[in-house]
Amino acid sequence: MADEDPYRLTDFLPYLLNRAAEETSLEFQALYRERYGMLRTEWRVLFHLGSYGPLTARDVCERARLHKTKVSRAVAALETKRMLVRAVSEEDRRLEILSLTRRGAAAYRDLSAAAQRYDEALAARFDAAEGRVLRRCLKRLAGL
Amino acid sequence: MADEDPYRLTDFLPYLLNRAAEETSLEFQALYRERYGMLRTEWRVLFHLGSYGPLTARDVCERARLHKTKVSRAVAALETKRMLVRAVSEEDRRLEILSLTRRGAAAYRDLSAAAQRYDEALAARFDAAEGRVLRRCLKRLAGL
DNA sequence: CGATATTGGTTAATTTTGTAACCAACAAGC
DNA sequence: GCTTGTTGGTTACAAAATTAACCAATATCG
Repeated sequence: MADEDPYRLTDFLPYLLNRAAEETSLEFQALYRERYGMLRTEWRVLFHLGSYGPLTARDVCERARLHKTKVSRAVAALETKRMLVRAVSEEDRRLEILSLTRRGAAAYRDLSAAAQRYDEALAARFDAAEGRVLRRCLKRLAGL
Repeated sequence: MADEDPYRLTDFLPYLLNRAAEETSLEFQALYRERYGMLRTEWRVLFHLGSYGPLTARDVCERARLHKTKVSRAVAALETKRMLVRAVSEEDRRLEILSLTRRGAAAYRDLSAAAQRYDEALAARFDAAEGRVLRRCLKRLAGL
């Protein structure tokens, strides 16, 4: 096929990033799925609320880089799981301030601790200097 | 919410990887979408066939880490686009050997060249040493 | 050989995502 | 006040991914 190979696509950064993301997300996904019946977007919303405190849905969209329909559905799902509550803002009655319930906060702590352990296991695959470079590059690529 | 912050989830590797993958894939996706009406899985299959030459669907599943239903549909789509042909194996009549047509090979070359340019633009964001570390770590995480 | 299990691959049914249309609350101009 | 436009969020419909069931070709074992 390739008479003179034009470019090694297995080194293509978006491909490597996707493969690495898929591979590393799989195991952790099992956790929030099995323990709390959560979907990936729900976990992402939960973790942003847990990390940054009460936010509006709009804030979650921006910070988590999720489309508003995804957030809307994730919020509804977390609400029926009794993990968050909404409060209509007094200043602007379009806004809903989302905050975690005790149950939601507990799930956040649990999963966040598990994430830390998992992260440490992943980081053990390279030395400290490599790990720092890796995270720095990823943040830059992710626009963080 | 977080009285004593347990762990910085924004540094969580699977999260960073997903965000970086999403961010970097977006722009390139527009290319194969608009130019060839391809889906992400179709592009992945095309690029594996282009890189490694004729393969069976099973081989593609393993190498590209795609589920067989995804591959089955991507192959069907690429076939109707006249980018690949199937040939039933003589030794084992369950096997279909997939190979790119001239049209498919041309699309592969085109997209692969575009990928190279895009990759170089991404890599320009960090210095050569960082880039090497990044790719090395990603390959390890991706199981490559 | 004949029954059973396995393998490569497709098809069908359910779930999840993405796109677009929609609604209510606010803001600005006049 | 009354348009017109924007913003935060939901809902409806189409596209896609996941899961499981399926079929035919081939191994395997008695």
